Amino acid sequence: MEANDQSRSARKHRAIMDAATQAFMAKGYAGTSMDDIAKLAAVSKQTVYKHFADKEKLFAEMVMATTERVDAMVALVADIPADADRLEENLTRLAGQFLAAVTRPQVLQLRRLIIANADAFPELGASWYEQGFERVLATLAAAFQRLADEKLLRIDDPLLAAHHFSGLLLWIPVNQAMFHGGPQHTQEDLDRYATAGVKAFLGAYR
Amino acid sequence: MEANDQSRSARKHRAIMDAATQAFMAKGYAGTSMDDIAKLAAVSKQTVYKHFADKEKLFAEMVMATTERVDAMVALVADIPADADRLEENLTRLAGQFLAAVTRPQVLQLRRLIIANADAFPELGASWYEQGFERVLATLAAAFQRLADEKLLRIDDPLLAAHHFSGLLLWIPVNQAMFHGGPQHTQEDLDRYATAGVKAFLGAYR
DNA sequence: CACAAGAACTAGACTGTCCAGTACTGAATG
DNA sequence: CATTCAGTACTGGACAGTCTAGTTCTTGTG
Repeated sequence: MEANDQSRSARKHRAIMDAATQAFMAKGYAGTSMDDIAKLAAVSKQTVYKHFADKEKLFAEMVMATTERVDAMVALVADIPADADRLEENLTRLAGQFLAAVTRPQVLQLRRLIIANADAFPELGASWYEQGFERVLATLAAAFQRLADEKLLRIDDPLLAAHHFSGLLLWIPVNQAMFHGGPQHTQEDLDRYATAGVKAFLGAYR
Repeated sequence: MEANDQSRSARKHRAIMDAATQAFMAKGYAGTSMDDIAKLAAVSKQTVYKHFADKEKLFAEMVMATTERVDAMVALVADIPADADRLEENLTRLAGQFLAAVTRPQVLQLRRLIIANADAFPELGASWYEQGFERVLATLAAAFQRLADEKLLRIDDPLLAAHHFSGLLLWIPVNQAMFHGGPQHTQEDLDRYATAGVKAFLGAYR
C-alpha cells in the first residue's frame, strides 16, 4: 500500500527505539514501563520483546544510539581557523555553538538520565562518556595543539586545556540544569558565558 | 539503663535518618524500600511512619539535612590571606582542599542521588543547589572581591570568577565521577588538577 | 505471477514479585 | 497505666516478562 522504505520489522524496530527514547527521557528508567513504550510505539508488548531481550537491553541500546549524533559536534570543533587577529572572535563563535549544542534540553535530559542510572548500568555510563564526551574533548585538544604549533596559544597539555575550555564554558549552565528541572538559561546568559569563558581561557593560554 | 543523651524518640529519629541516608546513598530512591530502612535502623516500620509521613518526606528531609555540612566548606573558602607573594601558593592549597572535599565519595554520591531524582523532586534539587552550592560560591566570590580590592586579582564579576575557579578545578573529576560508578581519580590527579586549575585561573584573573 | 509456509505482529490475559502504606497484638518503657 | 515500640500480617497497585490465539506481512518456489 504505502511506500515501504524499510521492511516492516525495521520500521517497528525504529518505532520502538523512538518511543523508548522519548519515554525514558521524559520519565526516567524506573518511571517508564514496557507497556508505556509499547503503547507509545503503537506496537504490541510482544513485539517489543521480540526486538529487545529485556528492558535493560532496550535502555542500553537506546542510550548508545545517541552517541552517533556526537559527530556533528566533533565536526564543529575540528577546525578552528589559525588566524591570530581573529582568534578571540573565532573561539567565541565556537564557544557559542558549543554551548548551544550542549545546553539543548534533549542533551541535558539524556545526561541526567545516564547519570541517574550510572549505578545500575556502570559500563553504559563509562561507554557513553568515552564515545560521547571524550571524543569531542580529544578533537578539541587536537585543534588546540594545532593552534599551539602556530604559536597562537601557549599550551603544555592540550587535553587539559580542552577540559579547561569546556569547564569554563559549561560548568555554570550544566550544573544548574542538573539540579533544576528545565533550562534556566536565556540566550543572553549563554552569550555571557561564552564571552567570559573565552576571555578567561585566552588569559590563561595565550 | 544506658546513658540517655536524648529521649528515646529522638534517638529513633536519628537512627532512621542515618539508616535512610546510608540506604538511599547506596541504592538510590527507588532501589531502597521502607522495609530496608526500618531494618537498617533496627526499628519497626510503624516507627518509621510515626516519624516521617511517607517515603518522599523522609527522602527530602534526609537530603536537606546534608546541607548543614556545607558550613565546613564555607569556612574553608572564607578567608584567603591577602599576601601577594604567596597568592598562587595559597590558592593552590585552597584548591586542593576544595577538591578533596568535593570529590569525597559521599559527596559525589549525594550529588548523583539528587540529580537522579531532580525530576521527581524539583524543588528539592533547587533548594539543595542554593543552600549547598551557591552558598559556597557566594562566599568564594566575596573572598575574591576582597583580593580584587587589595589589587591581587583583576576581577569584574566576582561570582563569575568564582564559577570559573570551581569549573577549572572540578569539571574533570566531577564529570568523571558522575558517569562512572566509583572514584577514578588518584591523589596525584587531584593535585595536578589543583595546580593546573589555579595556574589557568591566575593567568585569566591576575 | 500465484500462493503456501512461516515469520512477525496484535490484543489481552496471566503469573510472580515487589513494595508503600495500614492494621493489629503483645511487650517494653517511662 | 499510658505511650511507644517490635513484629508481622495484610491490602492494593504496579510492573517485568510469559503465554495463547488469532491476524497480517514477507518471501521463496513453482
